Amino acid sequence: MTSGTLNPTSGPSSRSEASSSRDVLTRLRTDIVSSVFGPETRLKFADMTKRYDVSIGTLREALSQLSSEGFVTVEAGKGFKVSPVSAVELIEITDHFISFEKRAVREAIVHGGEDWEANIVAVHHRLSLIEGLPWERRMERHSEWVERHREFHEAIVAACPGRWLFRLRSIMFDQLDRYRFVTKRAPEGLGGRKFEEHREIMMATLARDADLASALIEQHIRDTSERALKLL
Amino acid sequence: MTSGTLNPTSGPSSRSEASSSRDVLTRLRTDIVSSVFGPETRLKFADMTKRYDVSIGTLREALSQLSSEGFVTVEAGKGFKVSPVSAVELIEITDHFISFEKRAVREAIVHGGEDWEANIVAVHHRLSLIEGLPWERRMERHSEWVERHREFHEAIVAACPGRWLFRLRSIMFDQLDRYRFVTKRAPEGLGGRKFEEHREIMMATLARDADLASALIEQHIRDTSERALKLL
DNA sequence: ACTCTTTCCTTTTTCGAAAATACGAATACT
DNA sequence: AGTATTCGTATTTTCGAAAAAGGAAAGAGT
Repeated sequence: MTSGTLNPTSGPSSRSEASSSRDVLTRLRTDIVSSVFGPETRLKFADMTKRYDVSIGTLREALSQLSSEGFVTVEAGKGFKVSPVSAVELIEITDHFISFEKRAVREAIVHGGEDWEANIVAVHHRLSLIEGLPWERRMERHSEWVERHREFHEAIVAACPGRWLFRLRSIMFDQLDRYRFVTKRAPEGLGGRKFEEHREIMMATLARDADLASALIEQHIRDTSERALKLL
Repeated sequence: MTSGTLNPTSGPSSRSEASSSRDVLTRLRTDIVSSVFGPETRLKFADMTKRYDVSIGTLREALSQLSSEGFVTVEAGKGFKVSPVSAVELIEITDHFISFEKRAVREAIVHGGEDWEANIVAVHHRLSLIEGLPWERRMERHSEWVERHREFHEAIVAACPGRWLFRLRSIMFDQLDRYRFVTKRAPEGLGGRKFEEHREIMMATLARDADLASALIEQHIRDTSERALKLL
């Protein structure tokens, strides 16, 4: 692309790396997380190429990578299908994530600098812009919420120096997103609490209160997972 | 298992799934682990296609998946290169792996049945066949040793019911393999101890002594990593 | 002398067709 | 009647060429 006039927030994938390959990967993952393709659904190339308007090869690459991330399973010769979901898996993922996240936030609080703090505030603000909306309007922008929610939690632990700890927690977070989705349809009264919880997490983190932040995060995640568990 | 007559050591990749795609993935990973391509090396398609005798597309898929696993990094438009190695990363990976493995072995000991036990004995025997060899002969079959070593440690924790725990420990194990390789050139006197350690781990596990097995494994891994750390 | 632009060459990225493989139905055989 | 075999269809897997993008060197302009 020669003319760089338009790009700021439009373009593919929102994050730096362009290339339609990276883009289709993101879109496909989003569609799986959003249950556009339910668990166990076979992902046929013929349908997919039309839906995403990319070639077979490009699609195959994306699917292949998604299998590394655990979103799809692949059986040689039989193609790809969306990984199954189960209550026991949700419980396991939740436990792992909480374990990682608690350690990561502790590390981040120790090592975080001014940029880290500033980014948390900024990203939290972006998140609150959607969470403060009335129920219906918020639902309209649900996919944006998912993205900003991810960014918020990521910002909290971004200063964690352990790159693998960060990576592992991100893998688990993405998996949780899949289950989190089922709470989308939950009654608004319960979900509304999240708004305050995020604020509390932010405050505790900026106050460098590792114990409190850690406890709030655990409660926050466990609560969401338990709600998902009932709706499963 | 369907037809168990021939399989034990034949075919590509030793594990079930065939397809040259899966095969090139394994070979490429092995070559990176074995430092055939050192850290930071650019992996050009032109060279790779000749080396592995597969098409660009197939290779790209393998590379792409390897990037999910953390062995290669990819920058859009600039291609793939082997991930760097560092002492701090080794330390982090070691800690994560030990943490996972200790939990996994506990779980395995609780849930493992007769098949699990039998498989441990069988795989350990295969490993000991190489480890019992005199130094030079053993070095000749080093790549086989790597594979059997992996199979042994995997067998120990195979009965762990937490699939993500199993998966996470496997990711870390593969990463460790990369660093473990540098100890290949270590003097024989030190490496010889491993032979006994593996046996002790097996015995403790079969005796269902979780505390002992757990401690032995920690010592075993930490020792190897520390040796690698010095040679780095 | 330095910087910016243009051009060429290398490498990556994408594509869709061709080959290989698995699945299912219909037919033949015991 | 039940089982095995063969054939046809649907899908996946692999391939290499065409398009896009990046990087380096030469040339023009200040």
